[in-house]
Amino acid sequence: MKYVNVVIDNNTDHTDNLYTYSCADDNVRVGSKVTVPFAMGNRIKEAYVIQTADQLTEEIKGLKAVDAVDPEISLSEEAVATCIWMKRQYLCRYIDAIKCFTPAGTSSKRGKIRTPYKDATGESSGGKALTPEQKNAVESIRPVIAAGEHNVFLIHGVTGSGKTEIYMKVIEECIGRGRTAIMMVPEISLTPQTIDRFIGRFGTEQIAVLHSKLSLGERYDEWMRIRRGEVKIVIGARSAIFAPLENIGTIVLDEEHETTYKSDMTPKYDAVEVAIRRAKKNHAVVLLGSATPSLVSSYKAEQGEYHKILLKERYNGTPLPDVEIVDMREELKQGNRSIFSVSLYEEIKKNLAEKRQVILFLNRRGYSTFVSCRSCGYVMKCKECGISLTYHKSRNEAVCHFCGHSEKVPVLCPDCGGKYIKHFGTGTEKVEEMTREIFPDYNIDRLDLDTTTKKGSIDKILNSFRKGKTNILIGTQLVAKGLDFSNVGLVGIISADITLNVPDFRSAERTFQLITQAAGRAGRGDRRGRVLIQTYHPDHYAILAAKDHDYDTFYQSESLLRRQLGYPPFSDLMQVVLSAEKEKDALELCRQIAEEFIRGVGEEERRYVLGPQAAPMNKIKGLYRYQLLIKCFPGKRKAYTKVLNNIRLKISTDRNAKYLISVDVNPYSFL
DNA sequence: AGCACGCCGACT
DNA sequence: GTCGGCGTGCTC
Repeated sequence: MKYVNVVIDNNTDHTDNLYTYSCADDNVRVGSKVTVPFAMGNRIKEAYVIQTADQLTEEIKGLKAVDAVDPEISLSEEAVATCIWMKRQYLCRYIDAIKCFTPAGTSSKRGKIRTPYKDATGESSGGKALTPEQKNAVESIRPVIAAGEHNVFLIHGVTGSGKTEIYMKVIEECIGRGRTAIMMVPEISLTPQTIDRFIGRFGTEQIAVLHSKLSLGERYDEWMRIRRGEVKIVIGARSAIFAPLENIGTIVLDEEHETTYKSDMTPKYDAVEVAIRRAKKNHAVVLLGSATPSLVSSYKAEQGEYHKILLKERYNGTPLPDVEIVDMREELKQGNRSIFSVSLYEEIKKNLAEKRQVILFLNRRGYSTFVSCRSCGYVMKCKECGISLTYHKSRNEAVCHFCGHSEKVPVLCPDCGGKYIKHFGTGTEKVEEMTREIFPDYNIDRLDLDTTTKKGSIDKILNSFRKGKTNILIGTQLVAKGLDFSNVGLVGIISADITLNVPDFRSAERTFQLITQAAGRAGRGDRRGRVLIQTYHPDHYAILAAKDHDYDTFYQSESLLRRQLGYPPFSDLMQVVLSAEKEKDALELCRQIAEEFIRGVGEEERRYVLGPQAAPMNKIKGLYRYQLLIKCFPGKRKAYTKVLNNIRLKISTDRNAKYLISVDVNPYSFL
């Protein structure tokens, strides 16, 4: 007879505990899926085994027996350990974490033959010689794998430096040693080339591709294939980090800086952190690849926590594009009020005449307008937080979405005294319209969230661009992500200021990343490309560094600021959002939470609790939202999460509560 | 969440 | 007396 501690598959905080059962089946192990009788009616519930024991340490009143052990589905011990870690790390329930590791659907039965990746043509197997840089990179990783040690490598390689080839070589090395690998990409639909290359190299039999288009049945089958050990490599987006592989040797996260690796649904996990956690347990290496590593990763590399590998040269030797900054204040002075500067207009014309393609990039986060002076470029910023103030039309005030501070919009610019101080914003639709007006004889297409859902597929737009049918492609950040087209002569960044003025402490980092990534789309063939950045901030450090392809300078400036203001990577930010039907209730309870938190962690921590303040998206689905932001400095994580979790539990298990509470550790958006 | 226990008002 | 309201507490 064995005894097991299980987590019941109940969608509630009330039963987020371990329950002890006896179990007659000796096959039961940590990670087993079981069915158990639960509560008064002894209703049969699904449950997962977290611990096992041969003896009971204490008498348990009303001990029941496990009903059955599921012969098919089980988690590895490492997966269970990671679930326990996730519960602590992200303040979620056991079952939320477990659900990440289990297949959603049930078997599709039928016994039909699946086609793992239908569209895959499979690029003919590599064999291309490595550049010296690539070779060095692989050689510095190989011994770590050979020794079976854990390590994290941050591969900082310029756009087009051939990171994928390094990933494949390292994975090949792992497979050769009988181990497995996870290859993570930020968005599966935007990386068909990468997948093709992997399939071409390793073949479909030992690869599983997890993506959102799979039906529940297909997903289940794919999960079983992996769990049975038939698959050596799993490729996928965020959720693929939970692939039920054992003996993992390598986990690759391509474009590690991408925000898609952070989940915004419960559990609000960060796939980069989960990857490192799983890799540690598996004695595996992690490869974080990016042309623009996140500040957090670079900081960890600097601290010696990660091992940094630099790739300075592009694979085909084409030099990085020539980047020019266009000062839009000058354009205005010249009387040009259109969204196109003279230089950009001329440059587009020239490229079209030379039959080269043009990408126009604009990250229109439409709702968020900012307040700026058109003559001198002054932008209203919060004195406390150093981030841009957002214009609120109803209140006619500029508000800090971080600390809640607000002020009237001045009539005259406090910097230059000019009267052109206004809030404004332009979207991609407007850019498309105006481009059509100016260049009526060319094929113009748009790639953003609206067009990709409306027209059905990203593929259609990308294919027509790839074939050269589209002359000008206008888009949001989607166009900046990993498109590899050789005939792009020009990338025009319509307004770098849009991302720069987003009310978020990461706005400079994102701007630098977006410009660098967008610029990387230019000149990937044999001819050098050109990039034009239009901005009212030609002197901003993020823009200047992006122009010079100078990551180090950007990193130095930005980390200095972060250190001064106590933002990540020097702290963890914890966001607590409280929603209620009445605005007063939301504010009041948020205030109480702040006090309770401070009581829990000590009065001296009060200065690290910001708020309460109305959340930037003040009202969602009829509920008013107020938030707290807590800066959690090193060494305090455990104490903070403990107190916060108790508060969260108290509110979420209160039955007459008309409140919703959500906690997000290091959110990627503060909306 | 779901379900029982239990302590008050309205009813055959 | 006793039927049923929903506030409170527990589920191995």
